[in-house]
Amino acid sequence: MARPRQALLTRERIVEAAAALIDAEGLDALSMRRLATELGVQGPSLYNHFATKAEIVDAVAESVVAQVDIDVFHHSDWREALRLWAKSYHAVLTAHPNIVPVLATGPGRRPAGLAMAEAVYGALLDAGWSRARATHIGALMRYLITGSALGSFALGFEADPGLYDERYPHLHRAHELAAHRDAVDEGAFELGLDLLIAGLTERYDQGVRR
Amino acid sequence: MARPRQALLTRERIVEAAAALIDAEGLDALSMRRLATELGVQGPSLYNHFATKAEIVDAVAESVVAQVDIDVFHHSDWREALRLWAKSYHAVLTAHPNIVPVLATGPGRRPAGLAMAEAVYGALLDAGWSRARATHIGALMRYLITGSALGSFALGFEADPGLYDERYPHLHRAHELAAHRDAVDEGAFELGLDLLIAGLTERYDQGVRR
DNA sequence: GTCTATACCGTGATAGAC
DNA sequence: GTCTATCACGGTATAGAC
Repeated sequence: MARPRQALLTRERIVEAAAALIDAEGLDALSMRRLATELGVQGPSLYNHFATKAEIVDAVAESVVAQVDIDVFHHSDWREALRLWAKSYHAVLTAHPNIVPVLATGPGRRPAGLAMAEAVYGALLDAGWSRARATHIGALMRYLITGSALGSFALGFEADPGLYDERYPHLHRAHELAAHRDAVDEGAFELGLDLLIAGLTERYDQGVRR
Repeated sequence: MARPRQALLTRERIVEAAAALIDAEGLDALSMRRLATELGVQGPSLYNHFATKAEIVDAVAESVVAQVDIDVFHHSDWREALRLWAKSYHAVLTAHPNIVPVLATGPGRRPAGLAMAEAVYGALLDAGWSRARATHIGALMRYLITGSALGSFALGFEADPGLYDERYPHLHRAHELAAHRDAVDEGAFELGLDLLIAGLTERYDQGVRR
């Protein structure tokens, strides 16, 4: 088979397969040959649809970010919208942790990332925040969301009791963290979200908006 | 030269050279051959001192984390200590941005990371926070610090005005962000730090410590 | 325009000579 | 403890079949 009369590949199929591979086995498992095999073709065939591997990874990132709910900014108070958006974003990243390192670098040129930045920034401006503060708040929320998705705190501690000896007296139960991973990460994220939004609300209500 | 009577390499020299290379040209520029060349030897010689490339990168990460000031926890109120530590951590990461993706994954097995976790967690316990809350607070601070170091918000926006057209009306000046990158990132980080510590202080003073 | 086949070069890592 | 030689695998360029 040299040229099938019906194309075997489409950008959609490639992105879907790449996303599935990344979700299942991580970013490192994604190689052009492996991805091609998964799709029943030879490696170089992929280059008919994407110029580089980076473009494919980018498309996967785009498809993930597109799942975040930004409609909340259209029909909610800015505080509530910020909270709902953050939770949606957080949930999406939790569902696709392996792609997070790619997203963590910024909105870049991806439409979904830009649309999200636009929605957040616009809502904050509409609420009365200064341009500088709206920028800071948007950045800050991103730090919390990607920071928590990327460096699962509990996951960083090994489930190996022997590792935490007398040198780390307070960490002697750290190995238990691995078992409570989700609860710890959720608790920390919720605490951060509560504190940030409460603090912003207080400033806002006092008229400090820049 | 097959076997010099004085070893050409030491772990210290290798880590120093690797750190310099990562700082100067990024993680991708670090290859075993390139690093070896930098040290005046052939690639495989490095394997006499480190089992894998990952071990070298890990040692670089360790050397960076070791620069963070954790003595502040010995002679400050927990609020002030938390703030000083966060600023020190932030400054170290800002000085070595290229290694941040490696650090962002958690304290792992690196002694400096564990010592830092121990200091933070211990100080929070001593202040009266519950075990669960101390864990959350430590995680939360890490989210903010690594999140901000990793995804420089301003850097994510391209300095290309044409990118932000009528589809993103609020972002029409986003391309200017690239020029103010440092100020934006610093402002967002400071805002986050202020809000988190103020919020924690309020809860603490009200007796809510879990 | 979409596929297969082949090939190039750089990568991390290993084996064995000195 | 360092060398040389070698391996498998990675992204990707190219040529050719249809």
